[in-house]
Order: sequence, then structure tokens, then C-alpha cells
Amino acid sequence: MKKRPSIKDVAERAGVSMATVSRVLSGDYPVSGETRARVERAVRELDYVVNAHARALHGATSKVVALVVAEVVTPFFARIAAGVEEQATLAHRLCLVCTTHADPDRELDVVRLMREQRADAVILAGGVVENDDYRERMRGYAQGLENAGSRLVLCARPSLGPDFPAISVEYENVGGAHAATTHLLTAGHRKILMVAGPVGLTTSDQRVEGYRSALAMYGLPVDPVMISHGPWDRDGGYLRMRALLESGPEFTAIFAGNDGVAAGAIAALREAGRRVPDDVSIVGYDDVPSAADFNPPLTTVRVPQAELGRTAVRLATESSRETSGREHVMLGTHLVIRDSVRPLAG
Amino acid sequence: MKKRPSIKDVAERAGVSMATVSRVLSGDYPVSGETRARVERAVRELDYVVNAHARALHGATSKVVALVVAEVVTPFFARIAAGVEEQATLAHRLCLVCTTHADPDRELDVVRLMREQRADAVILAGGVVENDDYRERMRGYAQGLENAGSRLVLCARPSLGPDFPAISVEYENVGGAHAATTHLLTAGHRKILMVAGPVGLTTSDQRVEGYRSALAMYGLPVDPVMISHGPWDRDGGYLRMRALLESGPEFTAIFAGNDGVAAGAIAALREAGRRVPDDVSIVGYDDVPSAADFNPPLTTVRVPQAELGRTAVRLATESSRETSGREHVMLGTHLVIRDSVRPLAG
DNA sequence: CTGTTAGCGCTTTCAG
DNA sequence: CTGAAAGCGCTAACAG
Repeated sequence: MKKRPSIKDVAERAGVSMATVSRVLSGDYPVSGETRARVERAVRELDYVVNAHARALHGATSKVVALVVAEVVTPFFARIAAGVEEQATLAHRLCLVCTTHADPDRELDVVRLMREQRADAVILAGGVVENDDYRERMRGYAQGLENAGSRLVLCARPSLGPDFPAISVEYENVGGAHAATTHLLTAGHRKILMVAGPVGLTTSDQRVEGYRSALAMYGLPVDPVMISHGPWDRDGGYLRMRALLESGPEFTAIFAGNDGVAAGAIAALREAGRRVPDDVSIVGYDDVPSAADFNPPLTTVRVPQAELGRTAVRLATESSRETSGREHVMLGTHLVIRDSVRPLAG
Repeated sequence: MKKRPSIKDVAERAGVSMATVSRVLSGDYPVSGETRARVERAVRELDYVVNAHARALHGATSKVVALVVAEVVTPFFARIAAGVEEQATLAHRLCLVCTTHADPDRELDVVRLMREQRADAVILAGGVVENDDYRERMRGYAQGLENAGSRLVLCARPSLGPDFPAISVEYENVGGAHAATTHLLTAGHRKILMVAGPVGLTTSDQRVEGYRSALAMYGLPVDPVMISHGPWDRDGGYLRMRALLESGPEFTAIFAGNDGVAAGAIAALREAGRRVPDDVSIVGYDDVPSAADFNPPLTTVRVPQAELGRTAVRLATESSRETSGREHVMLGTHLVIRDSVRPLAG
């Protein structure tokens, strides 16, 4: 295993100076055709590739954008990641992906690693528990990243205000929940259970807010027992629905915090002999790719995850000095009507 | 935006030499407690972080593993990615993700980028069309990567033989298909349609092979018209099933090349008034997370994607000089029985 | 234990 | 158009 060739080797082989090699490699510089050809041949013969690190030592940043998420398996994050990767490629950037498992310590480590890498942008994606600790942490990141020449992007989570030195890309989370609930309401349902996520998690809280506002719009009171908080994956939905069925309030419809919860709830409902949608209607959130294959096909709220990811990278890589990395964009959501909601009989 | 501090600034502020700073930063070196404290304080006050690039300029590689896949949204790849990321983190590596959209040119670009980055390992994951061009390309990668000190890992695709200088991590793809088909056979089905992927794609071809071998084991002939090749996503499954229903052979069961195809096929079947599993049984492949929520819950083959990803990284980061990056591991698959198969009536 | 001094591989003035 | 030389920020001998 011989040592890999450096620009010096190429220069020697081509009989030119290192500077010349560097010039033909970077392209944008007048070099005589003959010299260029010789260098290119040497490069090919040596199978030479530049050392990105040596190169990055000069410029301020390093042509990579980093995506930091809690985890990467759920369709929600996978689709954000796909959008980020796609746009990063378009912007001639590499895409680094890290997970935190929602652990602030891990997040701290990861953001710092990204600083070490001199990433152009660090994209923090997904809901969070938005307490003081969080805000302070973000302020620290923003500062550290900013005077390292890279930008912080908050994606699929609330903006921290127009004065906060970060780009934000949100989606109409509250609006989507409002629309979902309204859909149930217009179908005549009044006893609507909301099976939400953990208390405090922004994504879930906003969805609860949309649920509340829709009810309010109909002049209906919000009964706290109709809102269940807890883990919002399939298991959480299944377990909580089972408990609710056993000793919970009456209901004719369910607004599930996300499609995973909806899947679990449907399974529990079916086990209990309640037919969906004949006996109980349900709407989900996120529109995971398989929502159309659920039984019944799930009416749910489509979230533009890929677009969130793309936009995050686009803003981060294009943002001009004027805006100084403080822009804020809000993407829309919309209800996808399938077959899990029925007008209330009677 | 002032310039970011370098190790020199820290040294000055702490009143020591750069070497000393470097030593306390790397940790593994005797430094007096007092000096260490002073350096650490300076680091904190300056909010200093090392420059990973400058550091990487010394060592041969750069603590990153790269994952190269066709795309990142489907659960199959998302789960491999999750495994890779997880294990990379354990091995104190960063995880770079790139997509090729199955375009060889793009793949070439990406692998070269990874070489520029001095990645420890480059993991190529997912099925491929295994022609001469492919083999030659891989040989080129392996060579380039090898004498750059990093390793090539072939993941979820066939090994290129024990002499090929790459690590391979496969799963029992043929075996899983064999088991799936046998499951249908033991339920009494004889007219089994195989809705496979594109001809030549290793993943699909192996599944067809398992289908054939199971039939052969039962002494049954393999009728070519019973095997449909084409795009193997939900749409492909839907469209092809519709065509098959209109003017295809008779069948009582279906072996779908993957769960997406199964979902599409089920949708088409239902539209045509054929009940699943009462009229036709079906088994899928991959066991996507939502397979249990399909209508009916889908019997399918579980593939250990996360484990494939983890193993790929583990072998790449742990492989010793003796094995010289040539190991080959095969992971198991198994049938997950749910509710989409019924014994053939009569 | 600590400082000095070479580079690592590349880009970029500054001179030809 | 091309070359020489000065670093970029860090680590790794080599001396104290």
C-alpha cells in the first residue's frame, strides 16, 4: 500500500510546478492547453484526487451541510433527510447526517463536531421541548456557528423569533391540525379524542393547539380528558387506545397526533371490535408513504418534509449577507382525504 | 464576524506553546494540572474548537464513513442508514450520506468525493445490475480506495468473490424468497405469480431465484409467464397487477418482490373485486414498518437492514491488517407470518 | 513536563 | 502563462 500521491507528485510527473497543477485542477485560470493536457494525463496516470482537507484549510468552510435529527428511520425524518441530501448535492455540498436521540448532551457534541468540520450549515430538524435550557443552547450554537462562518438552520420546529440569528423553516403545523379537526367536525363528530404526543414537544403541542382552535371555532368546549398525551409511535397509539377503550371517555372520532399513533389506535380499535370508520372515524398526521395502504386508507395531513429539507439547505447556501441568515419561511400543509372518516350516523 | 480562533490564539492567551495546547486537547499526554487548567480556560473563553481539516491533514484518514445509496427515502435504505449512523457514532466516526439515483456517473463522482474526504470507509449499499461494467467500476473503486487507506464495503448486494479487495455484508436474499414461496406452496397454492423487480437487478434476481428453487423443490415447472418484471415500487405493483388481472395467467397467490409492490398489487386486486387473502394470497418482502398495518396485515420476509448497516461499519472500522478488508458476512432473513395468506380452498 | 521546529497538501500572492 | 514561496491550523519529533 504505497502512499497516495500528492499534488507534488503530479507536478513532478507533468514537469510543471505545483501551482500550475493547482490551477488546472481548480479550472478557473488561464493555463495553456498543452500544459493542461500534460497535467491531466499525470493526474490520470497517478489516479490522483485532491485532499479535501488540505483544500479546506484555506477557505473558511468546507462544502458540507450537516443534518442533525433525533433519529433517521421514521419516514418523517427520512424524508427531510432526502430533501436535504438532494439540495445539498445541487449546491455542490456533501451531506453529513447525525442523530441525537433527543439527548441534549449528544446534540451538544454533534454541533461541536460540525463546527470542527467547518460545515457551511448545521440543520437541526424536528420537534423539541422548547424550554429555557433549549433556547439558551440554541443561542450558544448560533453564536458559535455564526462567528465560525457557518449558519444554523432550525427546520420543522418553531422559529426562535426574528431577532434570533438562525434561519427557520417551518410548516403550518397548527393549521394542518385545525383542518384535520374541522374535517371531523363537519362530518358531524363532536366527541373527538385527541391522541397526542408528549407534553411540551413543540410538534405535538402545535397539533393540540390546532385541535383546540377548531373546537373553539365550533363553539365547543375542550374537555381535558379528551386529550391523551404520551409516546407517539405505533406502540404508544396502540397501548393508549386500549387503555382509553377500557376506561376512557366516549368518543366517535379520533384525531391522532401522527400516522404511527393512528396505526396503533386502529389496531387496538379493531381488536376491541370497533369498526373503522363505521364505528369510529380517525384522521392522522404526516401522510407517511404507506398511509394509503392502511386499513382503512388513512385520511391524514400531508407535511412537505422533503421541501422542508430542500428549503433549509437552499436558504443556508444562498442566503446573502444582507439577510445575514435570519430568514424565516413557512411551508403549507394540507389534508389528504382517504377513507377513515365517515359522517356521524344519526 | 471576527475570525475564528486558532490554536495559536489559545496558546497566547494561556501563555503556553501551541504544542502544549495541542497536548491538552488530545488528552493523552502528560501535562501539569495547572497548565491544563489554564489552557482549558482559554479554550472556553475563546470558544475554540479544533479544525478537523488541519487535524486530518496529518493522519491518513478522517474519521468519517460514507454511505452511498440509490436514494434515502424508502424504509429499506433508511434503515440501513440508521444502522450505519448508529455504528459510526459508536466508532467515533461521522456519517456522510450520498445518493446516486442508481446513476453510475453520479456514483463515480460520489466515490471520488469520498476519496477526497479521505473517508475511512465507503459503503455502497443496495442492489445493482451486476454486469462487466459494474465489476470493473468496483475494481477501480476498491483499488483507489485501498491505496488511499480506506476500505470499500459492499452492503446488501452480492460479494464480488473472496479475492475482491472489499468487505461484503449480505443477507440471505435467496433463502428468504425460498421460504416465502414455500409458505405459499405449503398452503396449497400452485399458481403463484411472482411480481418481481427489474431484470438484472441483483436484489430482484435473487428473489426470483428463491422463487424458482422453491418451485423446483416441489417438482413444479416454472412458467415464465408467471414472472413479471418491472419497476418494483407501489405504482409498479399496482399497474402491473392491473394489467395482469386483465390479460394475464390465472393465479391464486402472489409473491411480491417487495412490500411496496405488494401494497400496489393489493390495491389493484381490491379494485378488481378480488379479496385478499380470501381470493388470493400474497406475501411480500422487506417487512417495512407499516406492513403490519396493511389491509390485510402482510406476511413478508424480514430483512435485517439496520444490522446490515451496523455490520458494514463494524467490519470496516475494526478489520485488522490480516484480513486486509476482505471479510464477508451473511446475515439471516426470516418469514414474518401475518394475515395475507390463506390455505387454498378445496 | 514544555517549547521549537518541521512539515501535512494545498492555494495564493507576488514575481517573472 | 508559469514558478517560487508563504502560509492555512495542527501534530509530531526533537530538544531541553
